[in-house]
Amino acid sequence: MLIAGPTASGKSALALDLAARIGGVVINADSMQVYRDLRIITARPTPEDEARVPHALYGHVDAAENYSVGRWCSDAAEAMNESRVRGLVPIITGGTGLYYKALTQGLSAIPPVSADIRAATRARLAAEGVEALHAELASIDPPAAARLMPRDATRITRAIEVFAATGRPLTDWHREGLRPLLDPQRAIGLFLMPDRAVLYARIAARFDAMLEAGALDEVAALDARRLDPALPAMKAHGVPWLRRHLAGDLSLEEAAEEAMRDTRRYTKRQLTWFRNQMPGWDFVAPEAARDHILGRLTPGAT
RNA sequence: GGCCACGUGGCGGAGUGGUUACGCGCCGGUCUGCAAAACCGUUUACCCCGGUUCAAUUCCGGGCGUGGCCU
Repeated sequence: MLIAGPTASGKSALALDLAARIGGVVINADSMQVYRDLRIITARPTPEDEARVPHALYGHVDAAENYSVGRWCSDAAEAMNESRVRGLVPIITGGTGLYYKALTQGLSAIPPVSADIRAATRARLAAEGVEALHAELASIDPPAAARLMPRDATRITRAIEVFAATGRPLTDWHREGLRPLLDPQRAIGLFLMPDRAVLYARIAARFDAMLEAGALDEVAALDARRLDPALPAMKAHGVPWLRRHLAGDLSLEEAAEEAMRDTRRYTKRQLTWFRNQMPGWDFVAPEAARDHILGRLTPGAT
């Protein structure tokens, strides 16, 4: 079972409910809830939730690490195997669209790029600018250069470093996909889709609740580690703005406004992703989700 | 009551007698190992009426509204 939906749509609660009901394990598919240091600010399931039903891949990574889709795929494969052994239904939930795509459509067999090469490529990006890298890509991997927007620093850098590390253009690697971990035919993909206005109101209410629950202290503790601000965990919604508030750059109200805005934008992108990248998924209103999924589990029932 | 200033798209904010600044928001889209990232696109604008003019959001007059000062 794959349960996705925008931030604050009630995915976790639904997953917990289903897991308790049918005997399942909740496996995280959220790129930020994996980080140990970010519990409150990412709305990770509480210890009580985790005590009720088995959970996997929550807070198992240190914020100093660069987690990735690739690592998630192998972690998820392991978690699914374990659930099979225990006779539990894997219920994968989270909002990271790319993880679901990799899970159901496979990833290319690109070897890991060394930290040295990555650092060197990033340094070049900073020194030479995106345009220079894009021009270089046009000579080593013309299709990739044509496909990518000239200012898309992230993907251009990736294409350059894959070539630097493997001597083969990224486009070649993409032609050889690995078999997906999960056969989409054997899974139910559900996307919770709340009314936009309701969702935006929930985002605001939820951020206020996070602050009351100690989000600022959590960010202060993370801040004290003096990690590289470019790390993924340092970019979790609310973290950059709350850090700026802690530094005295802006008021808590301003930081909260910005954090909520980032979250709103993100939910919009999530919607776009699932709508267009995940064919075959069911889009359901949160209130109707549980009955919908239970109905699909028992084909005889309506 | 008098004087002055101003009325531009959801908001902020330029500007021009003829060719729809721009920013933000909203909305839509792209996506194969940092994805809560990175990137792209779009958006019923010139308060109302009359005049001048080939042509008015832009000039002139009146009205209405807003703000400031004065009585």
